[in-house]
Amino acid sequence: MPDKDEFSLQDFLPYLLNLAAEESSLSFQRVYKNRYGMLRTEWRVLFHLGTYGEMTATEICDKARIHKTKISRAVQKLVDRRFLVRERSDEDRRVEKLKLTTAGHAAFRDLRAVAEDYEEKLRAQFTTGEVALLRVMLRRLAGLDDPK
Amino acid sequence: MPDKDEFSLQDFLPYLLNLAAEESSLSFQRVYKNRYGMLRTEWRVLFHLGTYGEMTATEICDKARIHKTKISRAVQKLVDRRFLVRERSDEDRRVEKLKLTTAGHAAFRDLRAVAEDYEEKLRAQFTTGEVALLRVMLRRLAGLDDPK
DNA sequence: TGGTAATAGTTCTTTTTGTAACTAACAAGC
DNA sequence: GCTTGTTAGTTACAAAAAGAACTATTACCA
Repeated sequence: MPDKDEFSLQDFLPYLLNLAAEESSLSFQRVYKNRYGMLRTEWRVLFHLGTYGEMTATEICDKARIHKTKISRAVQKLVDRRFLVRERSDEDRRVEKLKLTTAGHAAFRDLRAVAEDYEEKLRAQFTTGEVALLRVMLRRLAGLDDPK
Repeated sequence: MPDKDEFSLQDFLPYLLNLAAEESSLSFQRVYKNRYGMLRTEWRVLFHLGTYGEMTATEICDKARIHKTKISRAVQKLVDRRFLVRERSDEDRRVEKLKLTTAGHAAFRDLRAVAEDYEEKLRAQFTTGEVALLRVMLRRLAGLDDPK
């Protein structure tokens, strides 16, 4: 007796999510990599600081769900490129506050425009309502909005 | 003058897709890793062979969009575990056909049940129509269904 | 106070991945 | 036949990631 045929790999959500995420990440990376030679983690750190302002490494870890060693190395590279500076906190001298330099902020603004263009291209394939629903679903799946 | 405030990192699709994909992959991996000590690429190879039957490494590459060196190593591990066998094609002796062994097929059936349960849990958060739309959108974003 | 535990961040070591070069087999043109 | 080019798959080397152990600082608490 053959296996029951209900399962469809192409429809399995974790698999499909990965294909879509990889495709969009890679094709977007092709855009910004050529621009600043930046890796994905560096991009993420830059964007967190750009959109949320001053943050600590741990705060970025929690918000972006990236391992702290990755953050540590990305921060180092961004410091080397003079895109951000560390500053020891006076209240708690273990903590270092990260903030963009002028150059870092300029790079952020530039890359943000690139991101907006890219996003626009993705959204053009769907209706406004579809995109809104997609976001809600992805946020839920990512565990950002716990349904409680 | 402050930056314009339109861009939202938390809504940026490539970023959100990655968070959702990573979260679902990791939480699903926690389930099957403890079961067979399998890595994601091995899981994918096993599932391709289980759902589509006999395939070559190149066919899996194309279908799953995984680099051939990753496939090569995953196949080797699955052979070591006696989950699949290679067989040189007679028509073209460069090609090797991959097929699951009895043990491999049993593992596939077992893991497929796990996958179905997991999928069920994910889908329970949404309506049937929402899930259907999500799939369509993800397939489009993954470049599986080219809109042409 | 002194001692234990926790936290922020880095560094060291091991796995995993990606790139490029390689072998073997086939294919096409001359 | 030979020469060139292509394809299937592996292997070798370099880059990146994950995990564990480490330093420095703070917090708790007896």
